[in-house]
Amino acid sequence: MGITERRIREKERKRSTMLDAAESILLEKGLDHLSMEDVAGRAEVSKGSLYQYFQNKNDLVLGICYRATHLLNESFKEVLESNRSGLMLVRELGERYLNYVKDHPQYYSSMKFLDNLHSSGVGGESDYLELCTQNRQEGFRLMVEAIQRGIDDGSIKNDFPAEQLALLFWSTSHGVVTISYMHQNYEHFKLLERIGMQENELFNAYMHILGCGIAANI
Amino acid sequence: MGITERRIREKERKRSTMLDAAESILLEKGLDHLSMEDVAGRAEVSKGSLYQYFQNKNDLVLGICYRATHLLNESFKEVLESNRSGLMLVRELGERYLNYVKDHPQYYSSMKFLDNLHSSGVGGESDYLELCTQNRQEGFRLMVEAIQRGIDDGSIKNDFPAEQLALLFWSTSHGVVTISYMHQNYEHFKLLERIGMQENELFNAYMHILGCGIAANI
DNA sequence: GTCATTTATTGACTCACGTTCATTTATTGG
DNA sequence: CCAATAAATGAACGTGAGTCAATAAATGAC
Repeated sequence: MGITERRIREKERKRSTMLDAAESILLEKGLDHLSMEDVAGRAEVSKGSLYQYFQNKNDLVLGICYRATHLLNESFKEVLESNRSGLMLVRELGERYLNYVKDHPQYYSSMKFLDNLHSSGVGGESDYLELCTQNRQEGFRLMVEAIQRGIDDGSIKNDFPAEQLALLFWSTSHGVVTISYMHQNYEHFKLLERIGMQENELFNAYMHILGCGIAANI
Repeated sequence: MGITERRIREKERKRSTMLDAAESILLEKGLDHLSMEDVAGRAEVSKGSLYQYFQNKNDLVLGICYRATHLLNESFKEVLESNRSGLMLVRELGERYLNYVKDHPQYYSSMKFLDNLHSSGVGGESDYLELCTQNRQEGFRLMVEAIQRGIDDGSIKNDFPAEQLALLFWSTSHGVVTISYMHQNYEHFKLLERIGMQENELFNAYMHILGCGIAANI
C-alpha cells in the first residue's frame, strides 16, 4: 500500500520539523524557556498537533535527546574505526565528547534533561525514553571497547576490568565536560578565568593525569 | 531595642521552619514535585507568607542550597584541621563529598539546581544566589588548600599549579559523585549493577587512578 | 463526481502552579 | 484604649501544559 507508506513518511517528516523547531528554541532560549506553544508556532502547526506526534513535553525533549545520543555515538564509532592504540582511542573519545558539547550545547542540555528525568519516578510516559537509554548504553559500550583494545594491545594497564575503567572514564570526563559546558554557556561561571586556566589546558591536564593513572608504561 | 531584635530572631526562626518544610518535601518528592503550596502547608503558614520570607521559588530552593553548601564546607574544614599529608587530605575530601551526597541527597539536588540556574540568564532575583556562589568558591578554596599542602609536603607532584589540580579534582569527583547519586536515587539507573561494580569500588578505583596521576611517588 | 468513513488539525478550554495584592489580623508605642 | 505599623491571609491573576469536541482533509467505494 503506497499511500500508507507515504503517510508514514510524511508523518516522520513532520515530526522531524517539530524537533527542528524545538531544537532551535532549545539552543536559543534554553530548556527553561522552551514552551510547547513556542515550538508549535515555529513549526507552523497548532499546539494540539504537537500532541499527535509527541506524548508530552518530556517526550519532545527526549526526541531531541535521541538525536543527541545518536550523533554522539556516531562520532564515537568513527574513532573506533581507527587502529591506533587503545590509549589513543580513549583520548580521542574524550576530545570528541568535549568538542561535541561545544558544538551542540542544545544536545548536551537535552542529555542533562535525560539524566535528571530518571529521578522523579517515570516523569511521564515517553517512547523515546527507552531509545535514549539504549543509545547511552551503546555509547558506554563503545568506551568499553576502546579500553579493552588498550588492555589487549598493552597501552592500558590491566589493574581493572575494562568496564570499570570505562565507568571511571565516563564519569570523570562527564565532570570535566560539565565544567567546560558551564564555562561556555553560563554567563556567571568564572572559575576558569579566576584560576587563569584555558579550556584546552583543563582537558590536557585531565588527560595527562588520567594517562598517568591508566597507561601501562611511564 | 530588644523588641526589634526579638522580631528579627523570630523572623529568622520562621524562615528556618519554612526551609525545613521545603527540605523535607525536596527529600521526599524531589525538585519537580516541590510546590509552594505544599511548602506552605507543611510549614503551617499561608502561601502568601512564604513570599514575605523568600522572593520566589528559586530563592527558596537556593535557601536550601545555602544550607547545603555551608554544611559541605564545614565538613571540608574539619578535614583540613588534620595534619596528615596533603594527598591523604585530598582523598578524605573526596570521601566526605561522597558520603555527603549519600547522607543528604536533598542538599545535593539543591546544588544541582544552583548549577542549572546559571544558564537561563538570571533566573529571577535571589539574595541567596550570591551567598551560594560564595560558599562554592570557599569550598573550592579548601580543595586548593589541601592540594597546596600536598605540594608543599611533597606528597603531590608539582606538574600543575594547585588551583588547576583542584579544578581537576573538583570536576572529576563531581562526575563520580553524580554516578553515585544516580545509583542511590534513580530507580532505573542500573549501570553499576550491569558491570558488577560496588559503589565503594568505584570510589576506590577513582582514588587509585587519581592517586597514580597526582601522587609524587610510585 | 459523490459521499461515507477514516485520519489529521485546530484552538478554545481546563487545570495546576507561581506570583501578587487588597483585605484582615496581630502587635506595638503612646 | 487607640492609632500606626507589621505580618498573615487567601482570593485572584498569568502562564503554560495538556485535553477534547468540532472542523477540515484525504481516501476509497460506488
